[in-house]
Amino acid sequence: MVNSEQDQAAKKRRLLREHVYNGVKGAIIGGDFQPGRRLIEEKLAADMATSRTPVREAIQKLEKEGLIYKLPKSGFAVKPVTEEEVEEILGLRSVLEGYAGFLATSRITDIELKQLDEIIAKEDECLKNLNVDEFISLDGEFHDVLYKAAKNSRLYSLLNDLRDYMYRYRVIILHYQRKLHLAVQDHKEMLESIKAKCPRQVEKLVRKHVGRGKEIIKKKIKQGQQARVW
Amino acid sequence: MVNSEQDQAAKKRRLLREHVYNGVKGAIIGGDFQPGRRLIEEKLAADMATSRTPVREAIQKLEKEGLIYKLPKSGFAVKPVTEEEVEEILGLRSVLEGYAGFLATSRITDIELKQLDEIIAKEDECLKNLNVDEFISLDGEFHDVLYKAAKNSRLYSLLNDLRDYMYRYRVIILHYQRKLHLAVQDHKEMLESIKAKCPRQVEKLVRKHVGRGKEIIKKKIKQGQQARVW
DNA sequence: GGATCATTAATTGTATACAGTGCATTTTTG
DNA sequence: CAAAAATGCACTGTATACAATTAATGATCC
Repeated sequence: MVNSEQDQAAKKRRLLREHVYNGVKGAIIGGDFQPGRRLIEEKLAADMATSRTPVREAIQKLEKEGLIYKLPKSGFAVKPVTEEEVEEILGLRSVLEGYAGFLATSRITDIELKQLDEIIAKEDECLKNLNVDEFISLDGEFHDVLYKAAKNSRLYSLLNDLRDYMYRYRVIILHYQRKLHLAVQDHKEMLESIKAKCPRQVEKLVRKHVGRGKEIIKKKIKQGQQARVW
Repeated sequence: MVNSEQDQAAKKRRLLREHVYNGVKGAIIGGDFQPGRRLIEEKLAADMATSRTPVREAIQKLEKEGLIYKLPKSGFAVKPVTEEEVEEILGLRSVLEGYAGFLATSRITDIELKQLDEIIAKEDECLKNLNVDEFISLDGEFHDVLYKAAKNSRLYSLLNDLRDYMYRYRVIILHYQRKLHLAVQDHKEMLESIKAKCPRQVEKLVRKHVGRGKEIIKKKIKQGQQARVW
């Protein structure tokens, strides 16, 4: 096929507004769009090879998601990464993910249990080989399986939105390689309590697990702010 | 002033997309737009005396909020009210509101405490006079003060979105007048634990409080579905 | 009479056009 | 030279136009 590339591109942007949404979101999360940067509709439209209409639709979704905010006069800008933000996002994530753990404990299938087993095994591998990138990806998978196992679609989409924020902090997380083994330890404990069918215990463990991450990131941002990294 | 009416209208729709958003949302929550009803852009635009562009922006926000959903081929329709929906929404609300109670316990101001006292006093009044509408409004106020007291903006907006759903069930709630005194009782207990500075206890009470509502509504919907009310 | 397909109408998706607003820079005025 | 006014530019908010899809209608055939 000559136009396989075009096909792929066409598939991705079946709906231009979603293409724009994903593109801008990726740019914010990936740090290409720095906090405070204003979104110029026509510029985005040009970048995405489209017109302003889909851009405007994407902007509404991004605002509802909290990645951008309405400027006082007009237009939108990328939200800054502040310590309060992290406190809010991870506080919420801790509670919601705890709830997901609680629900998952009674609703998880054998297949999902097996998946978690396998992910943890791979995490152990990564720890040995100091493969941090792969570890982060596995960590994501672990949490995704947990979210799905809760069988609550709304919870799932909320948690995914919150987790996307994490990628904004990934620079920080990468600096904390030494603590990765703690994460695996947490995962193991969580899985054990799920298997033991103790929902309250799972909820508690998940909250602790996310809460730990919160404190690390907050601390790092506080240092960073002093050092004017942000 | 001759044009005070126009001024007011102009103020409300400073941004047409928000006017449309509020209008459609109100229609869905109020039951004017029945579940399953398809949203026709041009029709909405005509109703709101505007064009399709702001309508499309509003639609994106409504979808992200979960009040409408994308139809398989194209377009959007109002989400149905199902038992699973209620389970999801109120399950989430129970957890998030519990967290709000937890946070509020340490962050609440004296002014907010006083407001809660006053609301409960008024609720007692309504109970005596069997003033149900007023009671529901007061219940809303109580929860709103609690949300605000938590000082977490993201939590606040999530809870407000979830609470808006409640209005879709208000028909059901109105049929449960006998149980209203239980709600006041719950409010009193919650406030007591807040004053006693026991965050975990508050969280537990709030979860129980919302959980009770969940079961009542679910039960009623199950009956209603059999009776083809929905 | 019912299934199939062509034709037409609705509706969405996308692009563009235009008016209004705010902002910066320049120009005018005292 | 400073303050005010005017000009031009960039951008948003809104409306409209056009193309592509989807849904509806009706004609045709067996």
